[in-house]
Amino acid sequence: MEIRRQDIHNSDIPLVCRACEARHGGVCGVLTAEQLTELNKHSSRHRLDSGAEVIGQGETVVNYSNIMRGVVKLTKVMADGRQQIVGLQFAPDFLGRPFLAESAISAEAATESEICNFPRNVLDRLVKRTPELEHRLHQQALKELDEARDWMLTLGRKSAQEKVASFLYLIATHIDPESVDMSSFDLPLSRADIADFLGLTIETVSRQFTKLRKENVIRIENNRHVTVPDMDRLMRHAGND
Amino acid sequence: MEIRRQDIHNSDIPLVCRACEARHGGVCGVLTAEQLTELNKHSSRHRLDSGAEVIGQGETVVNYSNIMRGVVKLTKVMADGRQQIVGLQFAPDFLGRPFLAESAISAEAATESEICNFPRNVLDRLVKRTPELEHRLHQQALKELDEARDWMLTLGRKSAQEKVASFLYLIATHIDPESVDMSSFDLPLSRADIADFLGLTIETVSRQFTKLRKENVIRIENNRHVTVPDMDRLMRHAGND
DNA sequence: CGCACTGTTGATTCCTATCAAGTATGGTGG
DNA sequence: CCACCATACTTGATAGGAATCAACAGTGCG
Repeated sequence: MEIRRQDIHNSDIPLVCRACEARHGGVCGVLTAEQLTELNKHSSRHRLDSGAEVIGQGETVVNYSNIMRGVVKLTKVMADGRQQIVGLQFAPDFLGRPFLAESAISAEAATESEICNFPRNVLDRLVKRTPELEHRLHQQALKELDEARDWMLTLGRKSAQEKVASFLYLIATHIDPESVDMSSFDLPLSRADIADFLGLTIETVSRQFTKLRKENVIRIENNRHVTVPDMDRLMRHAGND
Repeated sequence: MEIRRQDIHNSDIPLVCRACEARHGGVCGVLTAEQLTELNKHSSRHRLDSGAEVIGQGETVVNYSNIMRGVVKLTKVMADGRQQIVGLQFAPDFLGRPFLAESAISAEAATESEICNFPRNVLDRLVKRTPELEHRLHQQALKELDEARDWMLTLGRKSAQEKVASFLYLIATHIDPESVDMSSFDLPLSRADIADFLGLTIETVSRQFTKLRKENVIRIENNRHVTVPDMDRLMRHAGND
């Protein structure tokens, strides 16, 4: 079972992949050197400005991606323009909905980001031949499902205050998984995005930030930088006892 | 690739499985006769009264299940008792969260139901050896993820009226996939459950039912039986143009 | 400097929750 | 058989939280 990944010696791993931080966290970690080489022939890295769209709701999926750096938001819009963010993906997550030609959601960079694209048909073929890869994608789907259901509780049953606190807690715990100190971070989303994620309006989000600040649950600098002096206290405000 | 399933002749398929309607729809459809026989040695069918718990939030997962008949609700509860239904599963869905020992949600029968249990370790072992089976579970996870994200839009951005109409539309399209006529059906959930699914109170749900009834979008008999004269009209009330 | 954009704060409205009462149905036991 | 009770649902009155409408502050940019 350990025949894959002799890459301790980086034997035949493509150069770009060798330098890639997402290689072990993303889907690439389960691939052999040959498979990586094959996939690499068709893959391409792209830098995305904040707000750049990776794919639009209803469009045909041509690429899957790995997020190398940054945060990508997944959104759904109603015909009249109402919008809901249904997921946030952080590096080095896989981005895409396997086995479906048409995307039910749109994906766009929430922050300045970098992604690595693979053509859909290439990866789909690779998945068919590589149970390890399907397993990896399955795990990712299950993780996203768990997160989606957690968020359903937040959307359906929490107050505005609890929603905002839940969001801050989510960001604190996801923005930099490497870091030991989660008590200080930059928000990857604008107030408008946060509102769309929480099912609130911008104004309500802003008011709740102010309230949390006045109660010394958080400190805010330059609108985007947040410090949490007591993470447990934030968690209590989020309704997660 | 077509060596599996010589079951056109029902050669060596276990008797219970042969009579099982869920065999093709559930996970069992991808298994060979031998695998079915093996799995069948450890599986057991159970009848569930409405309200019976399959597994509780935080409990250790010992079984996966196939839903043979009925509707199962997946719920999350907060420490103070607030509750949210995060998913509805209909026969012949697979029920369970692969690869996790502890359940993050509870599952209980919404209607009188019947399920077929397999021990977790038996199925986990089978999954490792059977890429087809993992693929099937992967597909199921992705389906649930799509549904969860659809519902997030409903929870976050729709009015009470739209939520109730969305719920009715969901049930109409899921309760009996065989049936051509989706315009008449029994609700599998009580008003309290519907409220927990929609992030509303019982009273609000009741009022919206009354309103939709008075606007002739639906008819209701005996509280549970619903008739929809014009499905497109219901869809418009649900905000799905 | 003026303009666009993002975010905050205030006043008011409106939708849904809450509190409360009432109806309908079914089961139980005297 | 019927009085009694529990449960599920509906309806009404009121309260409260978030949305809406509006004004204003801070920042970056051409």
